[in-house]
Amino acid sequence: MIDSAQHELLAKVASMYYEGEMTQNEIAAALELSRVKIYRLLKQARETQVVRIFIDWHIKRAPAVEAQLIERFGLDEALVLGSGATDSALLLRQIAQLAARYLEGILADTASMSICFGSTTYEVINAIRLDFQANVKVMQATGSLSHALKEFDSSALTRQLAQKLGGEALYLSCPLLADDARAAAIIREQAVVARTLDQVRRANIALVGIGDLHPQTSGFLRAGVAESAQLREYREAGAIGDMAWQIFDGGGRLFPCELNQRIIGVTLDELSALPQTIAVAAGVNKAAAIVGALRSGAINVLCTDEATAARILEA
Amino acid sequence: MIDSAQHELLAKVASMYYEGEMTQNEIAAALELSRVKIYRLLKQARETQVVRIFIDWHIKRAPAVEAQLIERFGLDEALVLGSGATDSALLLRQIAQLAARYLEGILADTASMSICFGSTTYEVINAIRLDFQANVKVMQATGSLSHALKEFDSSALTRQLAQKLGGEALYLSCPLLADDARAAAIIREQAVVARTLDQVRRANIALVGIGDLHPQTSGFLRAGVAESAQLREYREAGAIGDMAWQIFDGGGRLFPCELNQRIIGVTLDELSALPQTIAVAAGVNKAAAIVGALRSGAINVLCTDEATAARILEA
DNA sequence: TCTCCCAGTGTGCAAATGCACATCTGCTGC
DNA sequence: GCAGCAGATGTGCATTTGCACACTGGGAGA
Repeated sequence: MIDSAQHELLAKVASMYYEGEMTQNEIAAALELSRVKIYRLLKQARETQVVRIFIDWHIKRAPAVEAQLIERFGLDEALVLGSGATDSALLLRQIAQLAARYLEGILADTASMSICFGSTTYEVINAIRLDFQANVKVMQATGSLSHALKEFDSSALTRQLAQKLGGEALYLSCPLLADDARAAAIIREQAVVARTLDQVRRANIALVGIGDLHPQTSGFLRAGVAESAQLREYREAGAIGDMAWQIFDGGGRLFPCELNQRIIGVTLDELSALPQTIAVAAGVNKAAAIVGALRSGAINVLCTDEATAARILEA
Repeated sequence: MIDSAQHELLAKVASMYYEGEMTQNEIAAALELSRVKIYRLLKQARETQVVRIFIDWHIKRAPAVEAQLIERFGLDEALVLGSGATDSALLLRQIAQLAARYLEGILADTASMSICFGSTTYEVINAIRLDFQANVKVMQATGSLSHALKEFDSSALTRQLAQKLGGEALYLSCPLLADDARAAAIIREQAVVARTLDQVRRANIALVGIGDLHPQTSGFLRAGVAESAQLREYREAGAIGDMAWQIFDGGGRLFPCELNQRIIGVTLDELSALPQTIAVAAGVNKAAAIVGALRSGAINVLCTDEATAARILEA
């Protein structure tokens, strides 16, 4: 869809427009194309992220709250965004930027990173500076969906991130959800899948989001992995949140349900075993789920906002 | 000058404008500020880098290293491919792309180009866009081989490139290697040959590759111009690399050997005299040879990869 | 107290941009 | 061979933007 020659053209036009401060007319004249065409190329360049507009939020942290979180849950590090944004989209982006800055700090010395894709981790990856370079092996830690949702298109995102960082990509070439537990087990045993999973288990760093299982926000629904009714049922039975598509209860124990068996990807136990698991989650509605996730012992570093952190500490 | 509250306002306005896709009027209404003020805030946000616009060229460069190379070796321009590819074939292709893009940029204003064919320059020529047009006189700067190796078939490649660019071709109709120095001198004097060589010396641009003399990689062996044993002997005697089939030592001085006398083509001195000589060479194993080539003073523009550049700068 | 100055603010207009709609071009299937 | 169609390309116009210039208020210094 976006071949190399086209990409080159987009970058060139974008460069003339944004860096060279030329008008669309001037560019059109220089390249002997119509003005409308330049307009459309610029639009395409923005849509396809060939030009990326990066806003540097002045990120305020809340060190006191961070210290409490570290103390209370035995974390290695806590990153708490000082209150400010109220709009949830804005909040997400700021949290993502905070997490991205932290990642940039540790990635330099790191060989490999497993990623569980979701709407939060998607934003984190987006917030990583384009000019940041690190020779990181980027590994897809959960299977792929058949339909392309931009924030869940795991293999595309894995490649994109690896390319951005200047490292290499390792894919988990299998579906995220198998039809039943038996099928999932068979798929996990396939050489291609097993090899990646094996690498994923040996990553230095894992990046995960945390979901509550609310119908409104849960990735399970958007990804078509579960039905609203099913999620409600699980919640009533004690499920409180999810991490890497694994559902857990308020104590951070894996919730006994069929869905957990059918998912192909890194497990909670495996995350616990990794040297550094970074969880990013924002929004007070996720507080209970985050508490569960913290209790699971899988998380070493938590990145969240101040209001949510306060709610977590109340628990 | 730019305090924290101001920074936050700039980021907020920028976010509404660039991410929220609101017009300046809408933002003005929402924040109860005048439109002009929003305009000025946006302008300030760009100036102070609160919003930054990145353009994702697929070929990543390393500007810092480029600057060092330019400084250190008095180059007009350096093109350094940002680290990434480890696979040498991929690396070569990316370097070639980088060089090709540069060539496309300067060829428009240029009348004539001399080319020394080798595996690297072959890739560069291949990487030039099919739809790129420039009325360039393409000149074969080194003689031809009797047997056809795709990357060394100079006259075919000269024609091909001229055709691709929409310009004309000028051939050097003689063997690359004469039996002895005397024969070479006689051949160089032949009207057809002398005429082309004369033009070659007056080219605006020359494109060359740089070889180390390693038996594994050297074009000398593949082209059947020298034996493995002979190369080893030369290396032991101080030869470090070659450019346009001319062998030089670590100081960039022409290496005194019979082979250099038998080659028919542009000489190092002649390359030095040209207004712009572009050398393309990738791979850390070539670093020493590249340093020699740089010291010869023949090169104005160097295109290489980051790892190799680092090695060069260590010298 | 008055005057000057300057940083910040608003007005009006020309230029630049975004986009709906019209047109063209090349391809598929009958 | 051609009707139908999808994608690319151009035209015309309303909206949006950039900016020169005019205005304001408040502080420093005479």
